[in-house]
Amino acid sequence: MELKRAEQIADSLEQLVFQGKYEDGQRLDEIKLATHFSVSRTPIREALQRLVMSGMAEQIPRRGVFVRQPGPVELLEMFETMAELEAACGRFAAARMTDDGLVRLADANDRCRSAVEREDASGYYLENETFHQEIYRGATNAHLESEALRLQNRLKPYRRVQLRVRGRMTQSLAEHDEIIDALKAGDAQRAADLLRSHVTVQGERFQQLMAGLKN
Amino acid sequence: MELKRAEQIADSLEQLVFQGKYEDGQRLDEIKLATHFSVSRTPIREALQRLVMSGMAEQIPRRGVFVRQPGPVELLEMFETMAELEAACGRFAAARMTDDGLVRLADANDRCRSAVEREDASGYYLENETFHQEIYRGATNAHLESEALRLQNRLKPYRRVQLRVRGRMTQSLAEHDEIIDALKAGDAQRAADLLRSHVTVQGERFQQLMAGLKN
DNA sequence: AATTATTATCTTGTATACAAGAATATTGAC
DNA sequence: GTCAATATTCTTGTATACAAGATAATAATT
Repeated sequence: MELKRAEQIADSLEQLVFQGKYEDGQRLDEIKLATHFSVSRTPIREALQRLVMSGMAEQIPRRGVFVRQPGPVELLEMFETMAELEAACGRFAAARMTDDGLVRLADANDRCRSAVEREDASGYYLENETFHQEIYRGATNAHLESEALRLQNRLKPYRRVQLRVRGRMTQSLAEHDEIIDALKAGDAQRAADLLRSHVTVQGERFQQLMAGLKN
Repeated sequence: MELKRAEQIADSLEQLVFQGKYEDGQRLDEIKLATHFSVSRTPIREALQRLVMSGMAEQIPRRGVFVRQPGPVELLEMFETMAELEAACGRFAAARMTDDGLVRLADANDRCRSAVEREDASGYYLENETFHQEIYRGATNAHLESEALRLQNRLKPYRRVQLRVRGRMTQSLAEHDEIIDALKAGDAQRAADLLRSHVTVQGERFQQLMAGLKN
C-alpha cells in the first residue's frame, strides 16, 4: 500500500518535532516547509493537520500552526494516564492472555535481560517497548490496545532520557519479572497495581531528571 | 473565535455519521459533499481527514474515505476502555477533588434525580453526562480528562439507546450516590471499582439491547 | 458467449490561483 | 520623539486546474 506524499511528510514532521528540532511555540511555516520538502502547500497543510490532531501542534485560525512541546506538568499528566492505561491492559491481560502471548512476553523480557547484561541501553529501550506492547496485545481489546500504543508512541522520546538514571534498568527488569508472575497467576489486581507503579516510577524519575537538568 | 468553514463541515459530518445517516462502509463522495455544502473540495477534504483521525471513517489511498460504524465487538471494547478511564479518573478524583468539585458533583446528581422523578429520560441523559464530566475534571489531570471526554463523546449516541432499559435510570442513580460517597471518603480503590462496574454495566446492557433488536 | 485487453471515464491527490484576514511598515499628527 | 491611522505585504483559507491511479465500459480474441 503506497503512502501518499502528505503522509510521509506528516511522519517526517512528527519525527522532527519529537527530536526537538523545533522549539515550543515555533510557527510551522507552510511555504518554507513546502520548499523544503519540494512539494506544494497542499500536502503540507494535510500533514500539519495531522500534527494538530495528534496534539503535537496547536492551530490558531488565520494565524498558523505552532509546535506544542509538552511542559513538565503535561508530561507528568501523560505519564499518569499511561500508567492507568497500562494498569487497565494488565487487568485484562491477567484474565485473557493466551499461553502463546505469555511466551512472547517472556521472550521479550529475556531480550531485555540480555540487553542489560550487554549494557546496551538502546537495545533495552527497544525490547522494553516490545514487552509492554505484548501486554497491550494481551488485553485482547483492540481499542484499548491502540490507545495504549498511541500514548506510548507519544511518550517515546521522553522515556528514552529516563533510562540514563543509574540502576534503573536492573530495577525495571525486576519489576518485569513480578509483572509476568502476576499475569501467569491470573491475578488481575496485582498485575494492574504492578504495572501502574512501574510506569508511574518512570514518570517520576523523568521529573527528577528534568529538575536536575535545570540546576 | 471564528471557526473556519472546514471545521463547521467536520462537525456537521460528525453529527451526520453519529446519527447514522450514513451506513457502514459507505463512501463519502468529495464532490457530492462539496456541492451539498456549497464549497469546493478543499474544505471537504480537510473535514474528511478529521473524521478519519477521530476513527469515524477509514481512508483507503486513491480510493476514498468510507464511514466506519463500530460493530458490536468494537463497541464493547470502547465501553470497556471507557470503564477503565472512568475508574482511573475516580481513583485520582478520590484523592484530589476539591470541596467545590464535590458540590458541583452533588448538584449534577440532584439534577439527575429530579430528571428521574419527572421521568425525563433525555434530561437524565444530559445531566448524567455532566455528572461524569465532573469526575473527569475532579481527577485534576487535563490530559486524562480530555481523553475521557473524547471517548465519552464518541460513545454518546450508543449510551442514549441504553437508557431505555426499564429501571435502569433509578439503578444508575443509586450507583451515583455510592460513587459520591466513595469520593467524599477519599476511598480511591472503591471509587475506581464503583465507576468501573457502573460503566461496564452500561456496555453490557447495550449489548443485550442490541442482541434483542436483532430477533 | 465468455474472457481478456484496451480504452474511456471518474476520483483522488497535488499544484497553482485567488480572496480575505493578520502582521508590519510607513506616514501623519500631536 | 511617540503614538495612532492608514497602506502595504504576508499568510492562511478556499477555489480551480492539472496529473495520475482506479473503476467501468467497450472491443477483440478464443
